[in-house]
Amino acid sequence: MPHSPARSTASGARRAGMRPLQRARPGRPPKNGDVALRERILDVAEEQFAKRGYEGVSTRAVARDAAATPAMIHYYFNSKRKLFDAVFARRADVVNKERMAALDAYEASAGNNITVEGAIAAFLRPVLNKLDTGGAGWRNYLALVAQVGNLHEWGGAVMTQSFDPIIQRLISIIRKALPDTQDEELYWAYHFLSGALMLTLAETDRIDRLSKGKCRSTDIAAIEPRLVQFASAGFRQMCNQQKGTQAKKRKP
Amino acid sequence: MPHSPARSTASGARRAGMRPLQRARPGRPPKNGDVALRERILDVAEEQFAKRGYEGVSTRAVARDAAATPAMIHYYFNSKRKLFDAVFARRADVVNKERMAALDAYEASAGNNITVEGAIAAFLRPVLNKLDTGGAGWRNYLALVAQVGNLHEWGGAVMTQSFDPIIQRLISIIRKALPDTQDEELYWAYHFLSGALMLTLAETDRIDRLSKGKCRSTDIAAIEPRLVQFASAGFRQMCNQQKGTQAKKRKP
DNA sequence: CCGATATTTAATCGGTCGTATAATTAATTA
DNA sequence: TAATTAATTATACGACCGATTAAATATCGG
Repeated sequence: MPHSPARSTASGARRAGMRPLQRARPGRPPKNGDVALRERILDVAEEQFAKRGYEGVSTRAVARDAAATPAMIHYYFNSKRKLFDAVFARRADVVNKERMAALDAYEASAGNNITVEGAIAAFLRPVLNKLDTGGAGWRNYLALVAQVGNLHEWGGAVMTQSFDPIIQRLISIIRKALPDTQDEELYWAYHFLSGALMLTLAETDRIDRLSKGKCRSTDIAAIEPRLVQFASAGFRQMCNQQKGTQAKKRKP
Repeated sequence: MPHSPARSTASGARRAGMRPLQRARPGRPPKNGDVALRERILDVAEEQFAKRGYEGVSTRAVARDAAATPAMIHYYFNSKRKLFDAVFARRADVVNKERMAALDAYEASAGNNITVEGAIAAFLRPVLNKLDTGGAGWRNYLALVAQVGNLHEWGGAVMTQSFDPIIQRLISIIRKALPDTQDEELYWAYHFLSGALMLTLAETDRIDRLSKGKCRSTDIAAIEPRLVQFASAGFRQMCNQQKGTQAKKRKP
């Protein structure tokens, strides 16, 4: 070999955010304090999926922004779809555990005085807290959840797998606060709450424009108490409405 | 020319749904009773955008399913983005006029007895009616609206342009039913209603799975009165909540 | 019936896509 | 230290992408 041209020892995150003036040589890079490449890929994919949708993202673009090569995505995740699933699953586990703990704690502390407000507040707080203070990663993930939730094709399946248990838990608690309410009513009420929550998670600037700045889609402190009140009133109303219908049916 | 091989006179929709055993020759086809190709392209694009998202659709696939060539999409719409805009605008005009008429009619008929229920019912009925009885085209369009509405990137702008006027009209009517309510409260309440509506329009089978068949996402007759009641109770609650806060602030 | 115009097919351009494999280098283990 | 394993680059394959143009054919207005 005549001579080795000057080579950057930089590889992976050492180049992240900088111009890759020199490509790294092939082979396993020397150990360093970087964030593991696998995590960097997940972060970048999360951001891009949230902003451009699954189909709008190319594995090459993810690799580029993660300062990696397309082959690394194949190495860690095998396929684009499995990369997406890994992105989706990573934070779902975290937030689901927090939510389950919050609902358990609420039920234990409320004793026989369970309220719809209390249950919904416990259900929402972990998610809205992540949205508010969890940083860009959590915001991207939650925007992705909102997007997938309204997707006609594989929206249903992905959401069901991730979130059904916590939702059934919520409904089982609300059922105690609103006894004698039919499941059908409770599920429809949850459906409406879910839609309201997902639009909130999406953080489009729709409400900002509509209200000419009076409301800001990122103002979680304003949203949280209002969503709790709005949805709780809705749940109660559907319980009352049902009773009215039943009474009428009983004595027409 | 030695000989003309047997040629199908079929072109465009004459082949729709059949195997294109023979390609049509170039040139303007003879007149026939077909649906105009432009409309066929819009229908197919509407369906594909709804089911696979903007980025998930190729103009080639649209052309194929419309029994056309990619060049025809360029001929009628110039670009994929303008095709999307045409899909979005086509039915928005129709439903917006119906909604505006419904709100006008309600306000005129209610006189001084305007209720939140009445206003929301008038606002929702045209859309839910299209979803229920408008056929596959309307279902596809409304699923697309739901999808775009929760999109982080260009969701805000597209929705604002299409739907702001009708929403401002709705809020101006509700304001009469709930006087002394701050705009901020009304806009947040609408935000929640909007999310609930969009999830309904998406018609994912999420609620079907969650409720183990007790609720069906396509059962508009079940959804419409419940959404009206749920959202109306929410609007009223936010009005009351505000009054409570003001009273507290006045006399702490 | 002729010229202008509308609508269509065929063919193609340059680019990007997801995925796969071989070569290369460092870390780890025996 | 020798063998094995882990992590990376380089390169490439075949398919598909959005967009454009030229040629062909029918309709329509005179």
